[in-house]
Amino acid sequence: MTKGQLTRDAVLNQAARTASEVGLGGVTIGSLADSMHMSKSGLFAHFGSKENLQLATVRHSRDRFVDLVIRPALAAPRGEPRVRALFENWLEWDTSALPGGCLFVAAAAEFDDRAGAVRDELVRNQVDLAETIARIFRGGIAEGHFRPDADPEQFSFDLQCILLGFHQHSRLLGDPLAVQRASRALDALLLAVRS
Amino acid sequence: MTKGQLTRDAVLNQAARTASEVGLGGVTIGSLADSMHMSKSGLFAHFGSKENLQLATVRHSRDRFVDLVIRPALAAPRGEPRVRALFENWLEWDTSALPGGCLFVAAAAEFDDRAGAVRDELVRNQVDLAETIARIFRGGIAEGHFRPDADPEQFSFDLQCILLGFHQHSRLLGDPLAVQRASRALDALLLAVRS
DNA sequence: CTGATAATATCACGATCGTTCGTTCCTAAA
DNA sequence: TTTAGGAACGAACGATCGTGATATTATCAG
Repeated sequence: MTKGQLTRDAVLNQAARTASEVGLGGVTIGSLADSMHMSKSGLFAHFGSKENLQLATVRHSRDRFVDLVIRPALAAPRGEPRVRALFENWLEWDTSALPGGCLFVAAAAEFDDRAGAVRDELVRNQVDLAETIARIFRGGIAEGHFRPDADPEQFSFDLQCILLGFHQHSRLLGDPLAVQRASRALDALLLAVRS
Repeated sequence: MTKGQLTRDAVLNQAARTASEVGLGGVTIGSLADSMHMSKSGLFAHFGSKENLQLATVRHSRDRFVDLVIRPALAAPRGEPRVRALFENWLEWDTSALPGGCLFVAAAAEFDDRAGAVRDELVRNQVDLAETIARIFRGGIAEGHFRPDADPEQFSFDLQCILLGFHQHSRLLGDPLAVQRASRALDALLLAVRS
């Protein structure tokens, strides 16, 4: 890996950390450069525009998300164990991967009413994730764990709901019971779709 | 109502509308003044600081939320009908009350990692809302609609989850099935707690 | 009608925003 | 060792940010 790519990667790591706390729009080129001990223009040259920086930050975080949440979950046995693995990795991701929690939750609320490339990228992420969850759920149906008449897309929606609620309760309210609340919600959800 | 209070109210209405789309931090004094056909300083004088403007915007929206969502729900018959009324008003609020949807969802994600008065106000709102939901649910237990061993706080959490998921699906993904998804999630939730 | 006070406006400030320019430094291949 | 190109720099741009001090205009009680 060349020097430039190394720097770029380090910048994106820091950008994601900051963005998880203050939002993508709150990541200023100047402040980001300061925290990287670089000049504004030196950092800026890596991306060419603020929008490109935001896009790169989202894509960088998406890769990390796949590595830390999706891929390990796919290594778990098909069916309910895989669903639970996904859920646990996801909770862990929102708790520890970045100082401000899941970047996508913050970015989704920030960009859900703004047109542009960043929003498009976030939508793509969310759609991909929804499809992945539905696919994992279908595996659970095939495995005989879940009722064949259960709706995979509905399950995907329900699971995402729990994560959003968890994020809000743990981040905004600082509720120490957030993990328990989310776990019980998942249990109820699984109970309803088990065959 | 005096002239000053009238303009202040109009400003806060516009501030809430804009904030629902671009976030509380995205509501700039200059742009807000422009859209109100006022001078920056003339508008600024009403609040004294940007933080006060944000606080006033949150409080103003909270009042509207209580008027449009909570109070009409409390007029519905106790028990499950009241829960459903709350839910429907809430969906309607997130759909139509402001151009960018529920301001609190956006603000919660924006401020959940920043200390300060705005965050404190948002936390207070959320805690109040959670308590209100739990209280309504307890009414449903007393009415015999819900199982006596159901957990009102868990129900409150689950209901908030659905709304967050609805917001994301309808706003970010533009999913026309969002209402249906949320309704089915509520049905499943109610099915699990009915006696 | 007058005068006090509330409401809004003008102008300006220092800071920071994203961005551009020309320059310098470092590195790696020739 | 030379040299080309990638990487980082300092300085500056016009615009906008939040916030003042100060002046003008509306409103309304006496």
